[in-house]
Amino acid sequence: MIASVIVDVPAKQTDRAFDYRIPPSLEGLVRPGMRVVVPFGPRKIQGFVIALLEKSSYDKLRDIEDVLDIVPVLNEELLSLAEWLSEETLCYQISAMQVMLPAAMKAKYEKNFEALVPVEQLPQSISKHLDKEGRLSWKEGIEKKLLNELQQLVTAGQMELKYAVSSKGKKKKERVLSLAASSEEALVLLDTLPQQADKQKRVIQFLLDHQSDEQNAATVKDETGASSSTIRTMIDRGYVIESFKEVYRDPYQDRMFQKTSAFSLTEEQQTAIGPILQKVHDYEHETFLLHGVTGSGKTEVYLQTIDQVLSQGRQAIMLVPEISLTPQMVERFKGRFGDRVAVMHSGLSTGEKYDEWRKIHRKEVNVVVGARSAIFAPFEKLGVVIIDEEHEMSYKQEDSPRYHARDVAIERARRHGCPVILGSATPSLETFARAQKNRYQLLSLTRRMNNQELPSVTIVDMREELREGNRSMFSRQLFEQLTLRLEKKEQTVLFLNRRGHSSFVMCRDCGYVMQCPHCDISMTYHRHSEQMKCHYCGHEDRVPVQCPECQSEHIRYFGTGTQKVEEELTKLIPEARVIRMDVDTTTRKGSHEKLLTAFGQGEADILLGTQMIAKGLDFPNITLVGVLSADTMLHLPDFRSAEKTFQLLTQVSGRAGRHDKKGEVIIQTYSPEHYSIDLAKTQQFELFYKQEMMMRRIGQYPPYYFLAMVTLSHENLLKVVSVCEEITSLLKQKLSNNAIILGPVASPIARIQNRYRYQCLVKYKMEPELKPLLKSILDTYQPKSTNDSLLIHIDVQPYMML
DNA sequence: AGCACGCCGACT
DNA sequence: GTCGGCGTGCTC
Repeated sequence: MIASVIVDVPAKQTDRAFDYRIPPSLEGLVRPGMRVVVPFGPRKIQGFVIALLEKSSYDKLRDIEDVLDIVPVLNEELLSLAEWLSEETLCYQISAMQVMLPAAMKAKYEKNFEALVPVEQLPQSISKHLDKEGRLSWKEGIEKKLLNELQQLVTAGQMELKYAVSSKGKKKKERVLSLAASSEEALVLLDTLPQQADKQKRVIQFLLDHQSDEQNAATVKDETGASSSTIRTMIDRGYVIESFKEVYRDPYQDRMFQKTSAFSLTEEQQTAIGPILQKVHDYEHETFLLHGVTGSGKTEVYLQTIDQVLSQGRQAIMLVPEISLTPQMVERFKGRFGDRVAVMHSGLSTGEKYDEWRKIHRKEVNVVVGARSAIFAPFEKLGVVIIDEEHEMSYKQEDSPRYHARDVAIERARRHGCPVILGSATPSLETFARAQKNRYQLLSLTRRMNNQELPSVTIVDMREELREGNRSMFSRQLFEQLTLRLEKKEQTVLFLNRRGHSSFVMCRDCGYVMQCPHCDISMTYHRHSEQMKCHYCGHEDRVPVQCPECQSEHIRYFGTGTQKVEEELTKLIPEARVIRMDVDTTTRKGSHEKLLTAFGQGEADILLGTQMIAKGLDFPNITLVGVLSADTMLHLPDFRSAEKTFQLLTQVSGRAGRHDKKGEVIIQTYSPEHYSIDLAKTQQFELFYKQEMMMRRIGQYPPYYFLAMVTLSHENLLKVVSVCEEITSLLKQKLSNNAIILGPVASPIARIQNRYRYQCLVKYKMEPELKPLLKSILDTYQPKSTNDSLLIHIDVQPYMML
């Protein structure tokens, strides 16, 4: 038997199947979708079996070295989905497979020198570095400068260089103890043990009392007061048996989830869920857009759909933008479905993610709630895929494979014959346009549950404030409301789209702005560390006291970051307790949730944060939401900036007054007349949609056109420009006249880490030749040699224009 | 990606 | 004359 294998080498030349013989020892064990270790040139690497063949067209086959799985980790569907994904996003097949598995399953490669003769026969200079198996890693060999000597020993046949493949994922083991003898024998033992062996007796007694299963060694120690050495002795004497049991790391184990059951649906919800349940029942594919205002009860529709799916013996995937932000969502799912839910998000450790994945793989759960990559959960009988907050950017992966979870969801659902639900209060234009054209079925929830009023939204014109002499970052109105909340002991959320302290430092005399020396972007002032930081490459610099250009001392900070607001707040209202949430305060694992919990329990009056607080926050005591500057996003060089602004403002506003207290929202802006801000005030999605569609039509952007972007980067500006020119003219020449090709243009951030970035954007409606053409461009321009530092990447349907 | 094989400059 | 630079091509 022959196995066709995709090897773990992400490169153009190896992006194809290699055939291997299955040795007799592995006959029958190897199946498609399994990871194997194969010899590849002089080394050993990991690979995925994609097919079993009777014979190969290649005649110098080598043998598969080893199998890494008992059960395939990628089933038939996922294997073929990987193929689809690599074609669709122009990525290597191996990258498509890798992205479907938890990081813990990526291979780890080792290169070791190993002694072939007894260690004593080797020179002392070497032998003293060897471990007890007579091994020394290649890396250590370099560090200790032993490579020459080692090389000689290898040629002399006294040592060899061995390549090994190991898995990063470690299954967590727990030490358990059980009685070696039967109860009767143990009772005898209790009598015969000497008086002073009190601890030993207690251990035996404890194990007798809890005989139903094995006992965790740590529990035994705690309960009996026995020391490790006592237990060791007992194991050695054969009284108790020690063994290791595989356990799951459960990130939610200390949490109690209150069991909840289905609510009765409102009439509107009933109408919405009907067509979905019909499709679930009929095993038919369909994409639904569930368009519901904030607080209209979309989640309950999801939950009841999943209920139906589970009762059919099928499984459900629910995607959320970034779950660690919404512990409340996890709670709701765990509460309703208990142990049948796996949770996958970036806040988990590698090991925890691995364990959650294994629960899915072993069919111990039938629901997964997770971020983008959870779309690849290895379920075999999908009954529904739900994407909550469908418009969120985080569903698009920005590095290879550059996939959009929405597209993958629809493709998977099509294969499984099940519906997809896209839920949002502010759907992306693409999705809404498809719903208008009946490509997706539109379901609307227009009323908030319990008929809560929408919060009242006020737009404050900051230019007016400035004219009236208010130069602070808080408008009088916001400040007034803020102090009012403090008096009433209610909570406020302040939203600002920028971390750090000040966005840039400018000289008032000559206009000099401090920029990163490696990137074409201005540096951000961080008060805490008294440093200037580049948010793109991490470069740090001292804060200038004098203008480097004109020596003037009139250096001023402009723009406002979260840190500065925090300072200002403590200055203005010293008694206010403020929690700041941004990337700088939430890098530590779990810190996110901790801060939110603290706020939820009323340990602070004001929650100040960036984007990350816009989602999922649902506390009854929040009655005021302030947006300090609604414009920051609006002026970004991105055709979606108006859409993003509208979505963000609508979403942030939804944080106020979700319960019985009425909420108020204050939005500060310098451009109050802009439609995205004006219409967010009244949450008129459809009006916004009409207006924005008009802009897109004029600008020839999605949803009227599809996009593909080619980005090149190189240290040499001339080189990037010339290659970009070549590619652009090639595209112009090969594509139809209906395609619009823009470029070459410098990327909005023209240089990052000393590499110049140029891009070419293709706007098209129908170009069947585009994919193959892009593929051939990748073929010709992708670095052939390792030191050709020209990097090219192609993003089909890009989201980030930067 | 690695690694080997292969063709041109500064060294024992 | 060789050691070693990295350009090119192969890995079942």
